[in-house]
Amino acid sequence: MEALDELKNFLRELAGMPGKDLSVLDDLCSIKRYKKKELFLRSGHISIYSGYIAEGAFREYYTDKNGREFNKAFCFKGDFTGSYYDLHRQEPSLVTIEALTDSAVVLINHKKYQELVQSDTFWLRISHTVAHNLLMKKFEKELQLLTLTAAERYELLQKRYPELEQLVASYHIASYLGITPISLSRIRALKKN
Amino acid sequence: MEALDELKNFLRELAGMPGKDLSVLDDLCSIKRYKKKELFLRSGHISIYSGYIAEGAFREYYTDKNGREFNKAFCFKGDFTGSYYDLHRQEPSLVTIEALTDSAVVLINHKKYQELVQSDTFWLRISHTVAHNLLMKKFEKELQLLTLTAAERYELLQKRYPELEQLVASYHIASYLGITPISLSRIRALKKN
DNA sequence: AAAATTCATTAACATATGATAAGATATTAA
DNA sequence: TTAATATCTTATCATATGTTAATGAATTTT
Repeated sequence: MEALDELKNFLRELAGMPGKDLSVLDDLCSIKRYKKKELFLRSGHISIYSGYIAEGAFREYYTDKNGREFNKAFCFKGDFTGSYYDLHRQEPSLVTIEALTDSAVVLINHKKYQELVQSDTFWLRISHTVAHNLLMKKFEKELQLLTLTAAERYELLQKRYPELEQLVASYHIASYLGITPISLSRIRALKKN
Repeated sequence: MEALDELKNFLRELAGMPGKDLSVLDDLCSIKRYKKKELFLRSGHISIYSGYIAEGAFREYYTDKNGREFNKAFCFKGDFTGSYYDLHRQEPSLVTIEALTDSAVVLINHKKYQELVQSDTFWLRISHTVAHNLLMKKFEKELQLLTLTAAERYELLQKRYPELEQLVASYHIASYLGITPISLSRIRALKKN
């Protein structure tokens, strides 16, 4: 079970405990493969799993009342995916998560994981660190969203994920930036000069 | 020391431990009063304290390279304030926090608090809950920002904080909504019909 | 109380962005 | 390979939002 071992190493790293026995996870986790365009989470459904991406890439998006999609994140090998918000609310999910390529994910049963967090300080610490890291990322994104233009955010995105443009349709990038594909085309056209 | 007792009760509530002895806090905390327009945190300075608002109200904002301000949150009696992001980075702060009215705050020394979190599971649990709650709020705000128009977000804001419009200048509300005061005026004018 | 400042609204104008549509490529399916 | 579909770009037009400026009201300072 190679992918699960990757997750274990990731968590040992996160906790700074290289030798930690993480065999409890064997009970919580399973591996699932996704074809391109398959959904890890469908909006309207109750979210049960978070996932550790062993291979592939996903996009996470909101859908508004008119059916328009708004990408809020891309995630890749080595990232967690899943809707933190929907997992913790346990109400019909607001988020959809779709495979951008064929992918493999370690599914983590959220309910069982929460029991660990309740009963074991190690897992509380992990959970705290995960929430903390997510929060720090959110603040960075908030800052960018408030103080930068779409063109500036596009440049940042390109620098941070140079592979992204080969991987996903540019209307997905536009959606992530909060603009239309037409507007992104214009930004690109301007950049060439 | 009435304000500190309020904070203690708030934390006991958060932890679900009504009887918990929280006298460790006596060493970490102090009370400070702020005049209207005084700063709790000035961008460019290193953030040292988080604060529990015992009385009054604050706004938290980013400043961009042109000196423009972007309100990212308002907070009131019973809320925590302080820049989570800047407290944890310990680099020159990106956020400024300004008193909207004369206020009183329980200052919490962040370094000493972090030592508690490291050494004591109770405080780890508190810290986890605080991060978790902040994160859940962030997700709600993200959803609104991505899927709603400025006019819709304005309506939500009014419903959630009916007192806000008496308390803060309307250009502050506009900044929070990500629009100009002129644009907010137009939204208001439209709503009258 | 008077003067000065700040703030909210409105109007006129400029600009940026979205909508629609058409054409060109590229990708996928038959 | 050919046909069908999806995607990207560009152009045109409509619209929404920002900018600047003027006015009056409200607030603060002297």
